[in-house]
Amino acid sequence: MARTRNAEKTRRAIVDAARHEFSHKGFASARMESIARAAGVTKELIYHYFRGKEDIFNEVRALQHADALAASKADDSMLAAADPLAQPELLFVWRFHRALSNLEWVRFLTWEAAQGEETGIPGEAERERTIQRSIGAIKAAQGDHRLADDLDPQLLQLAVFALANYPLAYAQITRMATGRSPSDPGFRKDWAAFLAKLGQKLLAVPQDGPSRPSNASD
Amino acid sequence: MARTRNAEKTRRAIVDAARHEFSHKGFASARMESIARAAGVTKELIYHYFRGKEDIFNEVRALQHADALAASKADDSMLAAADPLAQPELLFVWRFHRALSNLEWVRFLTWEAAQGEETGIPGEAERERTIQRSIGAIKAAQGDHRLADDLDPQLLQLAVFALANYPLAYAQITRMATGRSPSDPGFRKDWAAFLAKLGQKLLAVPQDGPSRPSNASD
DNA sequence: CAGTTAATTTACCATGAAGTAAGTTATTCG
DNA sequence: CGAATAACTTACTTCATGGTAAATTAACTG
Repeated sequence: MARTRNAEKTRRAIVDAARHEFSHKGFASARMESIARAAGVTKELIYHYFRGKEDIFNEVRALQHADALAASKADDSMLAAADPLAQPELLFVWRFHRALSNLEWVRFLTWEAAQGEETGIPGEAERERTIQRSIGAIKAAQGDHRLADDLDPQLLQLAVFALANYPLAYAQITRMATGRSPSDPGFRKDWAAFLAKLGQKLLAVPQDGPSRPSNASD
Repeated sequence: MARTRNAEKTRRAIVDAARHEFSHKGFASARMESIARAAGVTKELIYHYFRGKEDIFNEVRALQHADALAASKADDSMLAAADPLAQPELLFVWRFHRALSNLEWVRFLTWEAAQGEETGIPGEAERERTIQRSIGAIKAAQGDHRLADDLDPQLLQLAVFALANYPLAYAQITRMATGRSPSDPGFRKDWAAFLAKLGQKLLAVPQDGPSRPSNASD
């Protein structure tokens, strides 16, 4: 019971709880009380570490983005010419898996979208740079003819986001359309396969050889 | 000033205001006060027409869906074999235009997604039927070889939703990726063209004739 | 035109949730 | 070991907001 005091640990517990709370309920519906409970702490103690709700929200936002950024860097290398594992046509699938590995970020972005935050979010500039770097990777791959070059890189990137995130974010829609929840492993597998197929059809560089871009069935 | 009393008109004004408010702020952040102001009415009067916030929210939801449903019916006919204007490859573009014509519905769905409403939303069954009808139209078009049949209809429908709605819903992302807001006419035009191209590549039925699915450049 | 009903206003209440203030116990460090 | 500082608690305060109650005024009806 009489747990020893540990500022660092407590602070982390609060931030972790806040992260979960904000991702799931959004800013307005998030409850300081609820964060405190989840962190095993009294509500008032939060004010010892943070100036208020906004303050802690900003810290959470920064952390979320830092994580997403790290994942992004790892991921973009998949498009690099040097990488022997590089399979550019899997672009859609990669993003989908990345979204799966950080669902809280997906939810966070959805809240942001819903609230329709106008320009001027803290850290927006850095986030934009992150995205532009990914677009740069696409451009490079197109330049090297490792990716079909008839699609605008910016719009293609947007399509990638859409296809990777939408089914996870809009669980209701996914359920109504497929009968399965996006948390269903079966759905995830099928969607990944679907995205792989789209990648083939959209991104594979047309071979000059035989005739048409290979496609088994029919 | 002393406007004559008119229950019907007042009620409509309230509902319209509520629709806007809920679509933009979501349930929790919507304010009865704000709805009243927008409707040109005192807050208390709302309770003469509705039992409470939830009640009015449900009415708004029903209305939103009724509108979306009507649009959907018109739209699905585009896939019908009978329709001489039918151009199945434009599937993505149609949905995009439909989303544009009912942006409040797009926002509404985004709030719903953010809140992660579990199963059991009032009217969910009917909405599911609407979606399944669209999927049925896709299936039929595939059966008639008016649409490529190597993509699962349910997943294709989901992809259609994703590509049509995501850029409008996630304005921040669209801005960061393309440098333009989804309300920018230039962006809308480019995205529509992009979707048309995707439709060609993904949905057009491969001709048995010459060689590969025509594709100008390069 | 009296009287009933329904639309609208004025005044008020209850509650939940963010935030403060001040006390209390632990830890650290000279 | 004894102050000082920092972690944590208990007790309140304040305010926004959804909601109720009762009074008032317009419209309708016989």
